[in-house]
Amino acid sequence: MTDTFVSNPSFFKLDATLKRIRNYWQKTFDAHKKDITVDQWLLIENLYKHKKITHNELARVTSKDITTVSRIIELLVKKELVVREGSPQDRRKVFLQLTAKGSEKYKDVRPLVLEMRKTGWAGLTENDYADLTRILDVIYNNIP
Amino acid sequence: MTDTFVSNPSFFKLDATLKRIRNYWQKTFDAHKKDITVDQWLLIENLYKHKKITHNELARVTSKDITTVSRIIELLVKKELVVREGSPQDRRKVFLQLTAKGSEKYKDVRPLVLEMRKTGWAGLTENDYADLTRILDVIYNNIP
DNA sequence: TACTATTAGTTGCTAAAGCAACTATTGCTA
DNA sequence: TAGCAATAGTTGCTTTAGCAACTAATAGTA
Repeated sequence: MTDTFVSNPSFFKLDATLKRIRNYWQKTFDAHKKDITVDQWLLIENLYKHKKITHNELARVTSKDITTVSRIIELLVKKELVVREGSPQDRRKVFLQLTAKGSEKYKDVRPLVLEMRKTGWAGLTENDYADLTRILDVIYNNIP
Repeated sequence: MTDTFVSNPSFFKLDATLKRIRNYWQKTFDAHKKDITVDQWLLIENLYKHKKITHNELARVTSKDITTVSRIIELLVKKELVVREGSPQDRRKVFLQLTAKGSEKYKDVRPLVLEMRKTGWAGLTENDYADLTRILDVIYNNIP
């Protein structure tokens, strides 16, 4: 652990922790040749969960900018993991769905993710989880 | 608060919270015409603290990639907030220092940052801070 | 001393974040 | 119904993240 890590305020600590997690996830994906990034995984996970959803909705549930979602989806479409399908009711809307290949990818990567979550959470309790959740929620909601 | 925020695991929650903080900081900087990004601020803060430091060291204390530091410093040099100064002892090394303008920028922005930290932490206790610190440290160190 | 390994830093690349400006469509209202 | 506002999505731009490959310099070793 770096010296700064123990002596600095929460923004920095959050940032450092998140980067470390993200890095670990990415390296694990790469080591298992999953051919996917961490954020691509997050979108796949949500597409699996929500089945059929627009860019806008997907951006909302992932806390991502719609432009970011639009471009990540572009990559997933190129990889044939996602299909776009225009809505006949509202021609502005585009529904997103996992392809069969996309669902397979989800099921293939999912165990790795569960394993990594367990690793990160080792030595912590249910209470810690509740505390972390509560504290982050308060901070989140404190921000105007 | 979005519905996902309350029901999802820690990685997502950390990411969402951090993005929200970062966004708030950036908007505040912009609103006060500080002409600076959040990460540029983090480097300035550390340059102010460490006085004279190499790219490598700065990367270490900020948990940033050295390439990222190199490029952010590039921008700060262009803005005349930082100077690079080659080491005569080891000609591979380059020392970084705030200029007078850089120190002024630090003192100018600092109060805003303190204010924002207070805002984010509202309604939480010293104990919460200790818990957050402890939990994030454990997660950080759990990661191989 | 010559050769090799290590270290400091930069550059090129791809991905993600977020703002602004844009197109296309739909909804609202005078 | 015509005109304007709002909504969905894309594209352009700048910034940050991090890997790989590179140059230059120093350190270590046969």
